[in-house]
Amino acid sequence: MDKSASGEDSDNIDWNTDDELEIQGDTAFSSSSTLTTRGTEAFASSGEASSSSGVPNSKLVNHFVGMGFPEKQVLKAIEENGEEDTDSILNTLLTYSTLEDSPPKQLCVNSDPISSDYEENLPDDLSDLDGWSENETEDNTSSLSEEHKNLLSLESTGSLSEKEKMLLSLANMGYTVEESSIAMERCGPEASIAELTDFICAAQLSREADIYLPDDDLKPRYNGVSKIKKRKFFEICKKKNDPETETIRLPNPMIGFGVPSMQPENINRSLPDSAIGPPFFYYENVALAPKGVWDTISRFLNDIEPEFVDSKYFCATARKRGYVHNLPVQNRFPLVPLPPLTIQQAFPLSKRWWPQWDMREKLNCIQTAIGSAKLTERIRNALERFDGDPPTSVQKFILDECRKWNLVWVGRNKVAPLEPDEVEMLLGFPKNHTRGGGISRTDRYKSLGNSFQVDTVAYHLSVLKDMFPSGINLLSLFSGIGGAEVALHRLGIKLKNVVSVEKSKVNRDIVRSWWEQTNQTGNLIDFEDVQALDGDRLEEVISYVGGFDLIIGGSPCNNLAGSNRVSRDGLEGKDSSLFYDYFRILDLVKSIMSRSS
DNA sequence: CTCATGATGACCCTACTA
DNA sequence: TAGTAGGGTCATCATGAG
Repeated sequence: MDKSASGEDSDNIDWNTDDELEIQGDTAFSSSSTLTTRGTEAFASSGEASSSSGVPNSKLVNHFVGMGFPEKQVLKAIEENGEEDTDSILNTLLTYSTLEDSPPKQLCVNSDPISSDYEENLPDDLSDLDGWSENETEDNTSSLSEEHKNLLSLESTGSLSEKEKMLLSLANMGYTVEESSIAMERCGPEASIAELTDFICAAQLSREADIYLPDDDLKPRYNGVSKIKKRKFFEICKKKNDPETETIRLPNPMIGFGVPSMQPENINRSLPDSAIGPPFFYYENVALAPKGVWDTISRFLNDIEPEFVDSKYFCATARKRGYVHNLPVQNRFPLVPLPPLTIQQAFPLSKRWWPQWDMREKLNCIQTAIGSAKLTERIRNALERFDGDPPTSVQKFILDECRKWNLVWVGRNKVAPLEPDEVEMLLGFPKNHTRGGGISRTDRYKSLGNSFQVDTVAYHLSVLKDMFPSGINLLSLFSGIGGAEVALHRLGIKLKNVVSVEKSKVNRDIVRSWWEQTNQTGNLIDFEDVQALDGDRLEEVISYVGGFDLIIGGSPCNNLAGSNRVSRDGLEGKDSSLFYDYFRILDLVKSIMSRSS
């Protein structure tokens, strides 16, 4: 609707290849091929290298001249970067050549022809539920305490002290400012959010927590917890103070309790009684989180050992994730048809252009951002200086960038980032799952980058098929583009009622659209905000659907993920702390369901 | 053999600009 | 809205000393 550009689906990047072959450097190949050093690092450590004398090391200059760069540029690049950092010199040289050689650019316009207004489609008898969802989430500060609002307004002015920031975090998690203050006093100024929440939980439980007291201001939003839980919380607190508690380590190979092609030597999976369903639950997040994060997650989720799995055993791309769940691990089966397992199988057309020195068989983790056009241009310019294989140092530069940005070969000397529909395929979604309906290309990459790998999750969920032949009721938190829903559907597990909570409207629209296109016969009810899902609302939903069979969700990872250079704050980060809402809601659902059964 | 040390590589990203 | 630049943590591996 808002896009007026109309574009065909044809290859929209068509650099004028022939124009730029004649740039300097035919002399390059012969001289560079005589070099015996592996990579440019050798020069940095060579004894001849004279530092800061102002006269560049002639060997170093010759090296780059030998690669086909003009001497003038080489001298300039060395001057800018110093002699030590040969990688930067190379990078600068490649930038120079890009600037000089850049061909006339064609804009890459990828318009989405499909646009549809989608209508809310809720069961009539749930219209009231929908109503409160919409109303509350429009302005979800309306139900907050005065103290909480004050903190929020202070936050916007950036004038919060450390203590106030902590208070705000706790308040955002649903605790009252008062109980949070008490906890902070008792636990001391150094206490982490996890310690504080543990303290609050323990305090809660120690004062008659099983009794439902809706008007008690000191009560957090989750309530009605069992006595087993009470004991559990004290164990949590005790364990944390034990210095000998060893941290969780990642397995190698990262195959969890097994992947279709491989089984670990010994599977010893024993769940604590308190963890045994119903309901089943399944929690997901990035495996390579800062230290201690998985210990905390595991501690909150019944001390269940996380199952760490790399999706490279299920598809052509890596995706290292941890899954905490109480599902059985025997008799799993994979989705069929099996997806391509290597880059070559996934992109057969690329084989023609794939240089023999690029040995990648699997792609790295698909992220939310893609490589830039300038980079792929630099790579092409670097390659076109040579008739045959480029020197090792250039190969290394290109391979490093290809790995960093998941580039694939799409033409002679041409690499490119993956297209959104290729990402959909790699992650196990139907083609065009995220396309159209008003979502931008950038947002498609973002939503896909934040999603499950469907084949991996489906393998874990496959055990549900025999257990629930008539279908399941699903509570899906942080649904995103519906990875869990797609996985269950592809497994042939009927979705009776799906309550889906997802903040992003474009993502909700994607799931709704998928739901309609797949002729589902169940009900899809969606909410926006996990934090607004309190005990009362869950009771309403549970009494409507008759209890959940599976509670699934992967809470935000952006404060845990390695790619975040700005706010990798751990589980207490602004978004990743929503994990505690997964825990809170899971706990509530369990206690509500155990009360009513 | 164990252990310390350093090198290498991967990473569900955010903030700015035009 | 797309494009661009931007750093640090952690696990693994190789190496060498004890």
